[in-house]
Amino acid sequence: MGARGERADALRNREAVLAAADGLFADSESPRNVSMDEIASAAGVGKGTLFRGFGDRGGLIRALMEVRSGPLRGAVLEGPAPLGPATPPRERVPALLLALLRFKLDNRHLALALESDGGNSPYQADHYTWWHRTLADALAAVPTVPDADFAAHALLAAVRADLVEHLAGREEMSGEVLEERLRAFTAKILA
Amino acid sequence: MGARGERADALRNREAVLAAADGLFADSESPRNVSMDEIASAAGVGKGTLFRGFGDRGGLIRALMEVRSGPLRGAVLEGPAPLGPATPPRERVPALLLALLRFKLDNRHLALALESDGGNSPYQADHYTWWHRTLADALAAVPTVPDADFAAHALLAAVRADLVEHLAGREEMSGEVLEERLRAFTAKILA
DNA sequence: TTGCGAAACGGACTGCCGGTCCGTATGTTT
DNA sequence: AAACATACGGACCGGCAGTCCGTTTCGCAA
Repeated sequence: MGARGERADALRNREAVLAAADGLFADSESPRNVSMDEIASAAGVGKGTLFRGFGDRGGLIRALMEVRSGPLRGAVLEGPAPLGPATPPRERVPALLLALLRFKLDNRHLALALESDGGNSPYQADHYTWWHRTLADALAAVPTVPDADFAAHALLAAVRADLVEHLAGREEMSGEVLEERLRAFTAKILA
Repeated sequence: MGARGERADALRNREAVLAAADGLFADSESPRNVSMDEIASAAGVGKGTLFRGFGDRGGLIRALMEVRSGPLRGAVLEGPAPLGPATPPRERVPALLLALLRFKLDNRHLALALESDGGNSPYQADHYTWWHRTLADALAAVPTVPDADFAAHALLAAVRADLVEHLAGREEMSGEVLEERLRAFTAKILA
């Protein structure tokens, strides 16, 4: 990724920072109390390096998310059923949502960091708009759904990181149960 | 409200702070860039007063929300149909959601401040748990809805402040259109 | 291998913000 | 009016995101 004339140490540091950030987010209770200083020193890197490489805190989190969500994105873009583009929409819509839910369960800290990033809303992030497009397109192919666009927003809202965290964390709801509830809810919309 | 042995100046200051905060939030692009210092000086009050009265930033925002949402809460708790408790559930559920949507449209800044408060998630706020209880109870009375609890979370997620802000603000979606979309989505769940 | 320019490094520094502290002022009560 | 309780306010603190620039390292070319 972007070995485009990048110096060797720059590349090494980039990896180190991403790894350090990932680890710190995973260990911390809330992404809020992982400071950029901590990330820098955990990566064995100066703060300047960190900010030069990623612009700002949001940029770092976004970069990390891009790396981690790459495989899922790939599976949706060009994988086999039930995620890939050849899947019949009635089957693909729930598959997409469940995959996203599972991803957020597996990467709670990161998803939380991305969405409650601080100032700017998640709705302007590429990550969101891509999922919205994908889901809305799939929904549009199901004739019983009137407003694919809004329905996509609403369904994605049902798997927002902080809600998932609330249900799976504070409440003691297991992943399986949560998946089942989401499946039932989605089925209603597709009915 | 709490004139419980409160000194006259304390009460006056409380009002002044709430008014100032409301105004500043309303005028600002994002609640993030309204600082506590600004609120204090706009209210003609020292910072200490502000923090003694409300505990912390979150407390101030919650207090403000409580005042502003009082009437709606009242209408839901003991008002006439379609919001009051005597309303048939199939009619009450969409009424609750539409009322909440309208409230968030009318109080964008405040709702946004409450939900993207900073560190702590909106899901632990009394405000949320109250709405969830109310909506879940209404949904539980509709036999075609399997998971009243989860459905309530998901439907409330569809009217989250930042999503509403995104649709009504960035995208140029009018309140009426948004209400209609939400109505159709809710109808699907109740079908 | 060496030399040199470009690129990256790192940590001291800045500005800002939420929250605290305590000497001072004001309301209240008798 | 005096004395006590209560509230006031702004200087102060710790911590954070983001910047700046003198220093180091890399990689290429001779």
